[in-house]
Amino acid sequence: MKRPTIADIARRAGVSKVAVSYALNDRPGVSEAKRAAIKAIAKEIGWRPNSAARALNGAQARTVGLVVCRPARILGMEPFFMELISGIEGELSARRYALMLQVVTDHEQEIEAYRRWWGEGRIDGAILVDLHFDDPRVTELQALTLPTVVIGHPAESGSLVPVWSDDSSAVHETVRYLSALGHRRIARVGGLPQLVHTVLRDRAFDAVCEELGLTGHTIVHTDYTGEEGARATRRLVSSADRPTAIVYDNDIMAVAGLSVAQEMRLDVPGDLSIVAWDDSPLSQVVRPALTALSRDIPAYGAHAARRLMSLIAGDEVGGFEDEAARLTPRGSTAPPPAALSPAAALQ
Amino acid sequence: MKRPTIADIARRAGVSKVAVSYALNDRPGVSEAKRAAIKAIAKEIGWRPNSAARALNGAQARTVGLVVCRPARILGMEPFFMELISGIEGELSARRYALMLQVVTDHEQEIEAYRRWWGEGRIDGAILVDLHFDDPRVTELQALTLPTVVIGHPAESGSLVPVWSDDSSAVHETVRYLSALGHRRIARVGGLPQLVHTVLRDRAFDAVCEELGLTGHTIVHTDYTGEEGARATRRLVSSADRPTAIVYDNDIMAVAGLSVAQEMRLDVPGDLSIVAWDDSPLSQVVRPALTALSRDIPAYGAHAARRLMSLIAGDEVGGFEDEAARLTPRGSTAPPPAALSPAAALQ
DNA sequence: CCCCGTAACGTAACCGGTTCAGCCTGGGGG
DNA sequence: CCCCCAGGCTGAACCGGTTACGTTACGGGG
Repeated sequence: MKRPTIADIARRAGVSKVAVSYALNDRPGVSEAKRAAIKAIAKEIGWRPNSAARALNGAQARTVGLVVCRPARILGMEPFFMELISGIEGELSARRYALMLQVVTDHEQEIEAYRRWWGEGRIDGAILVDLHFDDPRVTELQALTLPTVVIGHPAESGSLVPVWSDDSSAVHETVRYLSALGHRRIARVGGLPQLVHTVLRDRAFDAVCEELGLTGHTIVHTDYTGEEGARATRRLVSSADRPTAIVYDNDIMAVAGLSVAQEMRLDVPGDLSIVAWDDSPLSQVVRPALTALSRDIPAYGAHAARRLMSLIAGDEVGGFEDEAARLTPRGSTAPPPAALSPAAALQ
Repeated sequence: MKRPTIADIARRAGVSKVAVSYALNDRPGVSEAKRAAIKAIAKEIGWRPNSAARALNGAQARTVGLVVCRPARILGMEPFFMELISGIEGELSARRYALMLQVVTDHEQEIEAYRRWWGEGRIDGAILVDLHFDDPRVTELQALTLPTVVIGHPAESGSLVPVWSDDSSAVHETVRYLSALGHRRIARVGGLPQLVHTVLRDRAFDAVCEELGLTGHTIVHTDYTGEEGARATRRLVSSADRPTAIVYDNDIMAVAGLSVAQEMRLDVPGDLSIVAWDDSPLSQVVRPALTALSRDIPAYGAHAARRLMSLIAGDEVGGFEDEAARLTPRGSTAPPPAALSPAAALQ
């Protein structure tokens, strides 16, 4: 049972292929009577346009590509990606666009996937995530002239359209808040140091700590896993002048850090305050619930997708700065232990 | 700058399109010398096959479809899906297959997506998840003759190829373990009651409780969210003869249940034992760490993908029963409080 | 009554590959 | 020395739509 084609419809309707094409695409050139008749036949025999044939005439693929370069296992754990994807999907599916997804292990493969998809006419646009400094993918995608939205800071997105949020101000808000509580030694457990947003957060962290005269600030880098978050916490907490507050770059690490602290008989927030970047059920469910930097990640993805749609439509599209993450104080932050607080120090 | 076609190569090489086609596809019909020359030119001008043109000749799309019918927000929270997808991806990317993903809100749309993709020649196969009883999607996919693997029990997968795991034995193991610890009143907080695996777990749970003479067993159904997990826990724990152990259908609910119990000043595991279905960093990171039913979800997805690949290749493919989840005891399970244990009852 | 504009349709070509049926050429066997 | 066959290659057709353009019929204005 072969798939019906417009030729089949044309035969049954006693008209030419062209008339059928016009009728089914709601274009002028056929009488309303014939249009209706043709549509009825099309529906009856279950005709569907063959996208390959359409694509051959330069039509759109109605698909956008997303390649994620991370070990598969991390992907499953990181709520960020899935939320981002669900946000993108929400926007795409409303416009009947599909998402082409591939997980790879290095940038070479990632570039290759984009090249292939674009070269083969399978995608109309792409979304780039996990921006690096001097990212080779940016150069490549620019060269391909593939409509692309970058989830990342405009400083490194070249001529591609960036969608980003002001992490710097979120860092400021967090450190100011901790400082106001009385903390003087704050540590930051950051993510992968090659990612642009990690470095921008690092810089902002250093800057605001200097500005507030907080001397004992430290930064540690990790791969976002709970294990490394736990290890970093263990090291920080057992150091000579241990921090009284730690800010983690994701919730997985913050939760891991929390349990390490509790294992080591530290009271959270009494002895140690904890802040998690990116809110999630995870942060809210542990005891104490974690003070977190919340943002609407699905909305973030939706913005990127919407930008990409415009870009594909041929519009001039500027970058978009999404809202910065908002600090949501919960039970994991409090003034530092008296002995370590500025008040005690002043006595 | 247009994309180069085989006609361009043919012109430069001074041969016909056909010779180029043969050469590039490593098929006999051209001398090795010409083949090499043609390949060199193709590489030089950066030629890529146009998949649309190939598809028009009945070639494969090298893509499989997956439609997930859940609210986008739940998707982001449930580690199961992302892990499943990463497992599927691992297998697909090794074979240079891509994954076409779409998130929808009802089965109508889901069926429509599969129909469209298949009808338009965009996918070679599909993966069906969240199997229901008398699932309309099974009927539809069978009718489409689209190669499909179902993640779900063979009893409901019709002629489609099932990949499943024996949840029943995992339920048995869990209940036996709790019973051996001395628990007599065990509750189960299950997932969506319309899903096949929920019902199969329910049945197994009832059966083994009867078998062991555990009288006070209860089952509650939820939508897998932490909120409903918490609510169910609150209700169970404040009932007249509260259970001494609760088994949750996912980790999100188990963790939510844990924090409800702790809020209500119940000691876990002293007053209440907790078991989570599906292990995750989440379960290991809370205090006490949760006793969990672990399975390798990425491997599960990989099996499904591999099956689907064979199916697409035209092989006869049987279903596959993956390993059952293994019970991993951790700190959240212990004998029930003495007053409630069988030993106390016998005195 | 004729001319011309236009709606309604058809014909042919095209998109970029693949496939099929030949057409040469050269070399080995009879 | 001729015939046949295989290897190497080409022209034309085809996949299923879209598009440019040509044709017909009809109707209104001059």
